[in-house]
Amino acid sequence: MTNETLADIEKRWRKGVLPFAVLAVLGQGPVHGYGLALALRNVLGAAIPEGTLYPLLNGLERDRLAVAEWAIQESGPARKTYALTDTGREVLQEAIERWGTFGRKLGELMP
Amino acid sequence: MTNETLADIEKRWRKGVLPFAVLAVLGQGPVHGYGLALALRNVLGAAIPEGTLYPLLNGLERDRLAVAEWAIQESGPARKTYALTDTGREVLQEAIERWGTFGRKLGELMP
DNA sequence: TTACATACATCGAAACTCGAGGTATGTAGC
DNA sequence: GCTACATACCTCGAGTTTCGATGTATGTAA
Repeated sequence: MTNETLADIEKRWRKGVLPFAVLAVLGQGPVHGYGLALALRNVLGAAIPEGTLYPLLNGLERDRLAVAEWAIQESGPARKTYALTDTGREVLQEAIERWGTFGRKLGELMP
Repeated sequence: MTNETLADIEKRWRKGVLPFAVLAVLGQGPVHGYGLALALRNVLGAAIPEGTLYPLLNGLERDRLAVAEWAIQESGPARKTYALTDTGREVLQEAIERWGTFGRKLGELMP
């Protein structure tokens, strides 16, 4: 039960930072959806469901934080590669600063 | 629009850490719901709606992470004061450790 | 030919959120 | 005595969000 509760708490963290984490990964260079999924699993410690990730990416594109481009490979299925726009980079930059403040505030609560 | 997006991002952070933040505040000593609301507003940078907070507190009680006790005051309305149980303290302790790991992982993404 | 990894996308049942509304006490100002 | 506001708790349900299931398609390996 303790594990159950902790699992829920961590799951919430993941959900909470998801769009931020996506921006941060994109901030390291263009990625396609599947690659992003792998990176996020690594960073967040759990897989992000596709039903969550792809709609989110569409949202980033719609809000002009990222642009997508289809990349055809010599081998394997086509990839849709996402890259941050200037706006996306600005938002990421500001979010990173705010994340620092947020973390410090929360940290004050902890011994 | 940039501000809109950032506001959404921060709102998500708040939501994501809410139960954790509540545990952390309770970890500093017993509080009643209203006092908790004030503390959270201070820590999280925005007010947590009562419709969110009170059900959450009931959940903590139901899951035996906290126990509640009614405190009648000489003046003013009665207060329901919450204190962590041993289980609650254990969960908080473990969550704090995991929060550190989580933060570091996420931090690796940031320049 | 079966299974699995890569790769994208949508749908809608189920779960969650929280604004609005309700109850009640006490204080301050008019 | 009336209004407004701060303290203090709680519930309901319309609206939003989530994500498991499902579908499509290519390439590789057993």
